[in-house]
Amino acid sequence: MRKDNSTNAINEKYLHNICALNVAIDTIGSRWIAQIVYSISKGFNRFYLLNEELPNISEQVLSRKLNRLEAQNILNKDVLPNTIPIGIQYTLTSKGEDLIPILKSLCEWEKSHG
Amino acid sequence: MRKDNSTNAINEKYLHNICALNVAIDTIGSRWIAQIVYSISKGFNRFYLLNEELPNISEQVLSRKLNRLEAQNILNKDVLPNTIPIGIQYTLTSKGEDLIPILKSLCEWEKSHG
DNA sequence: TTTTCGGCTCACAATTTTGTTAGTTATTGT
DNA sequence: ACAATAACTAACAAAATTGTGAGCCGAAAA
Repeated sequence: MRKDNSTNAINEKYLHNICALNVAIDTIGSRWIAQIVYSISKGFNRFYLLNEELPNISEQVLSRKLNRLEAQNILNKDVLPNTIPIGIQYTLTSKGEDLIPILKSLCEWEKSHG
Repeated sequence: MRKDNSTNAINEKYLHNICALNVAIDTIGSRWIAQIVYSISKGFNRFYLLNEELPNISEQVLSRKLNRLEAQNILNKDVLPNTIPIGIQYTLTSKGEDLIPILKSLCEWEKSHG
């Protein structure tokens, strides 16, 4: 469980107050997150599709990451009608869409400075 | 110490192989890193200046982060002549400079989706 | 002579993130 | 009756990151 008064948590808040940049980094900087967002933008918009695209991620971890992205308003989670068992579709919100070009420039940045 | 054959390490390599994006995220996604790069770009280019700008970071942690940024070729570390005690100046490499506009767009992204 | 300064490094502890194993739900195909 | 499927969740263990407290160096100022 997260401790509210650890130095770790205090420093996190401190950085968030300095600049929105640090909020953004905390949003996209943890494992799998950028890759999941990018995979969804390419059309892998179902739980099982993401699981097939990224075989190394466990279902537990994928679930946690998807929940977090939804809470951060980067993903929408919609129930598909007429699916048995019930199907869930993930789509990018406008916040998520706006992130894609930034992820692309990060990718180019890395590739051009090898 | 880092374990080479933990699932954690294997997944890190796996993601790095999928896309350079994931390498970039691992470079800039840990605590203090983006803020330090940004502070240096604003002219806080000495150890003690960074320490004053970011009073919540300990010297230990600052030192570790600076070493990592130097190893990743984002910072140059230069000894200043005629300084007593010896003075070290940090400057951005071209890789570091190229990162700044991306950090700015991340900041704007966060601010515009509050 | 003791303190100060810039710029660190060491060993260790606290906290957080990441990953594992097993189990759930409801429905339908075999 | 039993396995399969999509989409999870809970409890836990392993690993990594982050932070702490102390100490080091050489020179110069008090």
